[in-house]
Amino acid sequence: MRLSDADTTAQLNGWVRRRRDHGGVIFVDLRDRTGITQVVFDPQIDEKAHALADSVRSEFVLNVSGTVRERAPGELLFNADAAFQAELVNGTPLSTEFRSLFSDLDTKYTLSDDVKVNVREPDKRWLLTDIENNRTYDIEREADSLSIYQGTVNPELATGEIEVAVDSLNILNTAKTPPFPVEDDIEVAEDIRMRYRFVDLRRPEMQKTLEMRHKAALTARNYMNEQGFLEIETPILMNSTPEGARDVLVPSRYYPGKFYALPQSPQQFKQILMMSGVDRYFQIARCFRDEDTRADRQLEFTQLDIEMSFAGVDDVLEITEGLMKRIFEEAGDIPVQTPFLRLPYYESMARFGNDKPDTRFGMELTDLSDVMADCDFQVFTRALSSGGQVKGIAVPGGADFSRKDIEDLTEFVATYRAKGLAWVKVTSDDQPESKYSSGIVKFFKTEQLETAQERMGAKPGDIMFFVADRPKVVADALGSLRLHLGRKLNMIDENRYNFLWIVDYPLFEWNEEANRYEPFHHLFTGATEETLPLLDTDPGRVQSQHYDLVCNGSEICSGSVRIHRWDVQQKIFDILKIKPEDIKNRFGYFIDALEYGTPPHAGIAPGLDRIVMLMRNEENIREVIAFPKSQQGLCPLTHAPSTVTEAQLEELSIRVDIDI
RNA sequence: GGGCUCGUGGCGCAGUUUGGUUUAGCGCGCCUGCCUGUCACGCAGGAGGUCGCGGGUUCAAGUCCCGUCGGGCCCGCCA
Repeated sequence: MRLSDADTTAQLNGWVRRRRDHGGVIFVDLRDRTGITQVVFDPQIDEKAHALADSVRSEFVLNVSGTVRERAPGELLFNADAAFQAELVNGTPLSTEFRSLFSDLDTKYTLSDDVKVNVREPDKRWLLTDIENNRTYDIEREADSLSIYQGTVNPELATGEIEVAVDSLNILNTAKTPPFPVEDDIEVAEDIRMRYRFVDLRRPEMQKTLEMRHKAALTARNYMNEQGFLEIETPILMNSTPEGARDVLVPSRYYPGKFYALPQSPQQFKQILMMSGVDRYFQIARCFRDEDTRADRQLEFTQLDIEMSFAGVDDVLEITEGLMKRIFEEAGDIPVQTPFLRLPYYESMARFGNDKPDTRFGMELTDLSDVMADCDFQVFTRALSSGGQVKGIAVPGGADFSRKDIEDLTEFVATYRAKGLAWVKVTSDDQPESKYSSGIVKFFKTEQLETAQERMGAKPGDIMFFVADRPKVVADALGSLRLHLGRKLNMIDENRYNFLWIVDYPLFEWNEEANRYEPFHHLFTGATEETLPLLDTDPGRVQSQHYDLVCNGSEICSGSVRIHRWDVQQKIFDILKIKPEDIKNRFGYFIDALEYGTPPHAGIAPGLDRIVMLMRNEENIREVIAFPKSQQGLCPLTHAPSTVTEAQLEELSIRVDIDI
């Protein structure tokens, strides 16, 4: 409802956000999904409604009807010379003389610099809004002067220019005092919010998230439909596979001792759909992984699952880019430039220490192994001689870090197995000998530090951090340190969205302990045409046709071109040393299908939760799920999982072997 | 499986390090009364906690010790 609705009658349903009882007149802020409207109970309009409104409390559910009216001017503050009318044009700064009329009255009326003028009736009425001080003034032209009234418009409300004068109130329900106020920016522990999620979700920002999530899914459906994709449901109860994450299991009543598994993703079914002649499939699919959770990981989550036949890498990337653009622009009002940058996996690892880089800031990792090869610092040389590396990052302004700061950061990298964090501060001193400050400077030739400084791009006032260790540890430690400091030092522009593809992944990873190769992603990931011959000679160098889409340090899509030829699949199984009987038991149906004319196909799975997190700028996945589970996998509302009756267990032939 | 951290009226927090003037304090909210233009309304008065739980040390425990439960972040795990 807006000013244009004035003088119409209206009926409103909603919850009471706040009640302001002035004895004679009662104001109630009534909230529904669309926002807040002020409703007024005036005994002169309806005595019964006013009397009833006396009992109204926060979060009561009301139905009111009345007249929409423009908010009338308040108390007359002063009269001013009619000549000031010339200033009442938006964009024209108010004169000092005019301003002083306000401040002379009372300091609380002193106008800020941020004052807006709205002409309501040309040459007759104006609304003056002091945005900074959150005050309004009504100005009316009299015969030969201007009357300035205290305004009753609330510039913070979209409906702030109007109110509903109630002539009939119906209290649809009462409510206990809510455990926390139903408004944005509250400071309440998350478990309290979760326990009262039905109250929490009433808050405007939560409503906004729910709506944005809905729009994202709707946009995805529309887009995929336009692109010729069919939405097909795949089973929720399926076979357990020992690969990858732990399955969520469901016992079978018909087959004692046997279990269904909930899908970790519809991977195999969507590939079978390709074999079934559905050349373009998608699904908004719930996926389940029984692993420990994190801030961005939940036991169950939602993917926009996509698969297409006769398609290669470029086809999938192009469709996905279009999808992302549509979702972010239509659901999130965030402009997106396509195509996205493609970054090879090895380059991402080298520069950022991980394959989901946040590229909104610099502070990239720099390899210094060659420079440090002949230094006297044994921590470095020992790491290098045992096949490790020395890398560093330069932290802007880090020369100010205290000993305690550095100690804390050392502790931070220790969680990633780094045994230490070497540091050298770059001072503004010009002399090469005294330019670098640190306990370890003596172990290096000045030229070594100078080369390091130059490569890292460190400036006077910066600190250089070094980690020397196995490549994995160096990458983990420095990559995480980079992100940690980037956040802490406010180097990240929250309004930017940096999309990029990570490509050219290896197909296999060597497992030291097991002394064999393991798939880098999964068993059905295809290899590039060029590196396919290496399968026989040097499997470690085979490149996969896998791709990840990353945005602001978050992996939001993952996919690949799949293997569609039986002979290639066979070779993969050989390299991975999977026994033929295992293949038959675990993937028999799948292998079977592969031999009946499988088209080349490829797919991807954008994570809906993470997309909404990005668009809402949320760090926690629970914020974008209506009813999330706690970190321990408990449902704060229903307290699932729960025990079941003996009778239920008996039907399932299950005996529970713990004391409850 | 491991590390860190939090737990004090309905909510947010102080007090815990150095046990004892705290009958456990503050803000918000709540309740009652007054108030016809507020929008974080105002004014006056009031109710409400035994400090997550269990055990121990002590003359004395919110405060120290042990255990346990719950929330969160991270490593492992997970793509």
